[in-house]
Amino acid sequence: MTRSRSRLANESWESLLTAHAALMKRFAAEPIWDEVSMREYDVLYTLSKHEGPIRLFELGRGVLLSQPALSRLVERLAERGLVERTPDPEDGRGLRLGLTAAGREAQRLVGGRHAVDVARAVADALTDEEMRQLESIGRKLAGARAPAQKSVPTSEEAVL
Amino acid sequence: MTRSRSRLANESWESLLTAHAALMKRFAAEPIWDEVSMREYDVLYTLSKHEGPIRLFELGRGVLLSQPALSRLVERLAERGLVERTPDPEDGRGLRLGLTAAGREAQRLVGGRHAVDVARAVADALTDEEMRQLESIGRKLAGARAPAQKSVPTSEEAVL
DNA sequence: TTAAGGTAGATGCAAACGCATGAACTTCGA
DNA sequence: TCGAAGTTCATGCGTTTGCATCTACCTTAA
Repeated sequence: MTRSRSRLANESWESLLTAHAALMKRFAAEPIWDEVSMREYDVLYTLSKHEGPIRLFELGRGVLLSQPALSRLVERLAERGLVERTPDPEDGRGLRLGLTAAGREAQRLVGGRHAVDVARAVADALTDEEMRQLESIGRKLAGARAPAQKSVPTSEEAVL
Repeated sequence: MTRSRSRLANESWESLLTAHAALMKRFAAEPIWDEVSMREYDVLYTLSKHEGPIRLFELGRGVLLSQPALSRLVERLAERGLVERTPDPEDGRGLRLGLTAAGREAQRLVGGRHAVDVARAVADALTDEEMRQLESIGRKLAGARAPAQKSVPTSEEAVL
């Protein structure tokens, strides 16, 4: 007997959730989050990945926070001199967010240490092939769009 | 050129994180969390998976919350009649947690609807083989135990 | 047996969060 | 061109979270 497809989907999702929770707890327990919390690091990392300035709502896509919470988190990071907020000249409603020198430095410092822990946890548990599979699967899951009204795909973020 | 193993590990972890955030946002947007929030459902689901009563700290392993936060979340669920808390006869410090009939009913109701959304999202994005791979990979990641003793901190730059 | 140390859960308090809403600006349709 | 609708971010407010700490109980060893 074969598991139904939807059951398989749910069990694999639960497996992802369990892995996520277990590793997040493990990473959170590491003594590297004194200057920058994990959620703050998430924002700094997202900013560091982008070339130029990002808009707040773009940042919100990658971060699991409500818009007001993200707005205030960025405000706090700006007050601490890690993030720079400037009005967007092309859209009077928007902000352009970028890392300051201090923010980039903090991201690099914490990121380097965190990467060590991630590498230990993941590389110890998985083979190279499994890591490649996970990378591919994650991309597909993240790329899958919700059943939407507009079916026009954005060219640059097309699903691979 | 081949990616280093630790770099591959970090990129696959980031892929998992991105998928997790994207799908969580999508699920959170579904109109099924009126009676029970997502985090509350997480607790109800964990309780429903177990046979008998669980201890609070066991519950905490699967849920991404601090001990005080979990303690109060369970307290609120108990006040709403969804969870039953009784002192553990075998350990005077501990609690035995279990679902009430109403709690089991709420879990079934919300869980059924949620499973539909999960199945749609995951099964649409992945093949059967990929779902099986994800299930296996997640289990390995969650099962991997942290090293019993911390080794000497390594240089950050050497890893990537 | 008993004191020292460890573990499970609760509680005070400040920080952070989500929801609802507001203000400023852009976009769209007539 | 102009008003209505949509978008982007900020703010008020009640709720929830995390940190530090406390109490109660268990475990260990002398």
